Amino acid sequence: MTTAPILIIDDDATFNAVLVRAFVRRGMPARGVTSPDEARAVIRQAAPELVVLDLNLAGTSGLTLIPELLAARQDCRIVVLTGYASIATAVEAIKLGAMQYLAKPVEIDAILAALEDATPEIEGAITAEPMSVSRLEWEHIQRILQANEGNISATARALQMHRRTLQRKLGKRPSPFAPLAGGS
Amino acid sequence: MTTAPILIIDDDATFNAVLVRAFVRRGMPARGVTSPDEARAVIRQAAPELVVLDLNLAGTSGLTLIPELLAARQDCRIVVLTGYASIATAVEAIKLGAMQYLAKPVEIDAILAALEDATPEIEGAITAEPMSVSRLEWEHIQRILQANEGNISATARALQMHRRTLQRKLGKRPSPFAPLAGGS
DNA sequence: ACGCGGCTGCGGCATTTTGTCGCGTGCGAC
DNA sequence: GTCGCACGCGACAAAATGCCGCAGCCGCGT
Repeated sequence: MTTAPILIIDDDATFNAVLVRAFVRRGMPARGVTSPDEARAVIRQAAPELVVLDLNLAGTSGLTLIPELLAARQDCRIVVLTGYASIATAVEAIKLGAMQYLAKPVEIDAILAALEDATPEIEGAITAEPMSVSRLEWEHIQRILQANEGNISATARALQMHRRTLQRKLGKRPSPFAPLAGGS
Repeated sequence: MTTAPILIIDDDATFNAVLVRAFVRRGMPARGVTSPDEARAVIRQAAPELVVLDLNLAGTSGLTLIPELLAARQDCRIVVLTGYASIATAVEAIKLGAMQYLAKPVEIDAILAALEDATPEIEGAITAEPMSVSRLEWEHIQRILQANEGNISATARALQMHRRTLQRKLGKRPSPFAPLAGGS
């Protein structure tokens, strides 16, 4: 049984909080930290079994924490998250011992599934409907937009999309979400 | 040390031949095959220590060969190549035991380096460019596609996009990799 | 004050990319 | 054999996007 709470290491305070909440709500105690040092402190106190690790910790790579986590607890299960995904880092992360590597935006369920994946009992039900491409896009755009303090031009550049297109996208409310009729 | 030649598994005959040649020219005997079955045949005869595996083998995933290769020879070192890089498949490949995951186009030297260098280095900073929307989309699609075992129709349904559109997107091989403008 | 550079919103196209249909094929189940 | 399902692909209209340009606002250095 997990004694120590799930450790969430992510410098994005908002996202971090959301994650912690989501876990707690599911009956899984979680502890969020936003810096490698905080993380180390927690690790020393009580090595967690489950960890959600953001790769981009205020400039430094969360990758370096993986060995430390594993050193503290061999059966530690780590899921690496990142908003700046790259194949290279993904490969690194897995080789270092992470269980999964997911790109933000990601659904809580996906993280849970990844974390529990090792446990055959748990039904990994992929049934959870994946976000539609448009939804994913929307979330991503919002994230970057926020990172750019609402600056549309900057966001467009960061996303390598046309400012005009971004404007148009933003102008449209993502309201109509086809509930995928057919109920079945 | 290596008794069996390097095994090149890639359905792209041309590229395959190029690779084999490149290896041979460097004094490393290589054997090229273009189908999973051929590969299995070779493996049964003489399990190779070094393998270059293309992920996209005429529709089927080369991923399935990884366990077989490892079963045949535990110290088998596999480098996965792919023209359609995605984080999802990269993670899978590494988890299955591949040593490296490289995206085509790739230089022979990179493959060699990957085959010989077993020790990855933990590099620090991550390139912080957010993924372009198209890249994000690509990653997402790959993930779902994998979750659906390559079933295009099912994936399209899950993503709530038209099968035709998905086909078209998948058909477009180009690297969704953006030039990573500017840098920060 | 004035010019400069950056951001925003928006009006038009010309291009691309989609949504949709339909057709033919292969495969496994009944 | 027939049915259901998946695949690949051609065709074409509808929508989205890329790419102009223009005008208004702001903050800034001269």
